[in-house]
Amino acid sequence: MVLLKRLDYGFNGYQVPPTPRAARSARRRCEFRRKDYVQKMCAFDLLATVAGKLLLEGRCSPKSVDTSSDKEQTEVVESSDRKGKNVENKPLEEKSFEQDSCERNFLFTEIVSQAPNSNFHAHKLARGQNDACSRPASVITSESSEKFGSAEPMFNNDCKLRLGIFPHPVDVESSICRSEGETKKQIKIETPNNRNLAINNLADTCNVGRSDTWDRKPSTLVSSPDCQKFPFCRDQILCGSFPVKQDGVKLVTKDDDENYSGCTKPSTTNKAFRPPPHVGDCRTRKLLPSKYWKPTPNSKDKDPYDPHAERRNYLNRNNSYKRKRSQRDYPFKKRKFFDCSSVSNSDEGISSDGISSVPEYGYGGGALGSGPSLTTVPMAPTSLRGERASFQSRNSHVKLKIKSFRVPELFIEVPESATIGSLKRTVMEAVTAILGGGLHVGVLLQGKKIRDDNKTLLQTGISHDNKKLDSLGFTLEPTPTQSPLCLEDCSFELPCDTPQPLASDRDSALFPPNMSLEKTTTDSKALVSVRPMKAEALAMVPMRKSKQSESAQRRIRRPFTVSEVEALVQAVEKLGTGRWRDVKLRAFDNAKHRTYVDLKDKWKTLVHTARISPQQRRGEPVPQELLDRVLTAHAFWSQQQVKQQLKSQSETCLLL
DNA sequence: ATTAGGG
DNA sequence: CCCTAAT
Repeated sequence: MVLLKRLDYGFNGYQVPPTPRAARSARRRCEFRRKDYVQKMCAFDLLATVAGKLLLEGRCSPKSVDTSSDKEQTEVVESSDRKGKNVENKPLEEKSFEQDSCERNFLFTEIVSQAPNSNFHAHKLARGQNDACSRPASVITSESSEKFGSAEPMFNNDCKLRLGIFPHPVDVESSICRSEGETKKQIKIETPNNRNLAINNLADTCNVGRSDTWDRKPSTLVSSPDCQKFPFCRDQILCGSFPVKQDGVKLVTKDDDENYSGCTKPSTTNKAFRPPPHVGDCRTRKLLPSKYWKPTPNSKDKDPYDPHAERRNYLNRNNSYKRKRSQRDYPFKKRKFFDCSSVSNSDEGISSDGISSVPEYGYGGGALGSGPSLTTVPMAPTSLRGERASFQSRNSHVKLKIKSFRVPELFIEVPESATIGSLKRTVMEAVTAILGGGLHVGVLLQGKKIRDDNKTLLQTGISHDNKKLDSLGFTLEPTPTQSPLCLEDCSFELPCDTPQPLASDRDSALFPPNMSLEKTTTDSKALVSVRPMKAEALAMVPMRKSKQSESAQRRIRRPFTVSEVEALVQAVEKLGTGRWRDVKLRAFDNAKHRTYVDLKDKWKTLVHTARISPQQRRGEPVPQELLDRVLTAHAFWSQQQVKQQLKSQSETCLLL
């Protein structure tokens, strides 16, 4: 089994290396930089890749979509003749390649697998969810992890769900349950194992709609625009709880561990002393994996409500390069561009030459014979490399042997008064959130879950000539321990436009952990509870496609609201400039998407804004009063700084 | 990990 | 917002 072209840097906790200047400028010109890798995969990468496929695929090939009957699928699925299958698929791939060549060249990690019975199961979902909606959705997964998101970006683009991956009707099983005094419908979406998804031709599904949002931060979801769309959520936040609207969908969690009552976020009024966070109660989670892929093993240890997590992330990223260099244990440290006429010399090898099923591609000369050695293995013969390079695009074809995915159950609760349409949306959002969210892939070998992500396939016993391949299976599962990323929801940060109380007051008043659970939004409060499977910590899957194979993604732009500006001004007035960490802790401790660097930057621009004429200002106008305060505070603290400097200077002189 | 400053 | 150098 060979996977060609890694998704990108970032597996196994690698931090994304700094983007070279050239690439950065190119990115700013909305250009793509392609990093194509040939990479041998370890199990971890396999997981990530498989999950990544699901997440990234934009559509099914026409054939796949059309092939919606179980029978036809089964036919394909049960085709055990590898060669025959390959032959059968090849024309499709070729064709697809021609159509989408430019994308396929670099879009995704590609799977060339000979596993005859890879077993992926997936839901059948309603097709044609055309009522594109931008609805915040929330998914509760295990470990008290809640993911929020809006489905809009996906819906408004080549919605993968709509267009391809889930071309089938949802199997819905409804039952009545009572929740908080209200009778609601609980929709249980079953995932019959015997229903296969028509994604057996993922090889042809590599064309993903280019949603910018999706590209950059698919997960994010609730961004300022959303806030504006759902203004009322602000009020709820202000109240410190999330009253459920009558027409709302109340979230129900099936997780026994979930205990979302009575959790109180520790007040962080004292910036110096920060009480230990409540591990189990935080439900503010980002929907999708952040751009920082985290090593799974650590995730369990992480405090889900760690207020510093975000900062660490930020920093990790900033110092990514150093970090990466220090992490020598990770197998895929060495990477080379796909087209630089050299096959990656991965430390561990699953050789490509074992791919009897894809002989036409001429893979060979790998490390197969070396076994699970950890030493670097010499790679393919030079002659082959050259061949490879020339075959680059061709090699990028996917040989997909994944027959279906099994998706965990979904539990959705909607009021009886909800319309069918809203139900559809809710279901769609739930699925979208799950798929778009921290979806993990589990790898099963002969029914046993392979937990060690760092094992190579070979070490695990998955090799081209291994009979065990017949029992290789995959499962999709919700992120068991979602990375401790906070919901990036502006509505949580500075929920109201009225002048804010002291920021530190907000900390305790506005962000009790249980609030997020009941977070509701205007119209489609699509709060979905997902009962996680006994999911294990698996690889965080990068939500990446095309552009995202670039190293790091730029964070989405989130203009400061007036409220935020006010909070910032207030904090700076008190703390001064140059203590951005304290400012952050004081006024933005819960705004996980605002780093102290952001605050510093914002202050910088505020000062600039205050100095220029109102006509020159852009964006949401900042009240002049605030700008005046900015100037005042800035002047004051600048003066203080000067004084301080003079003081220390004179002291130094005295000492000398 | 933070701060400061250029881009 | 990003990226880095310097702490």
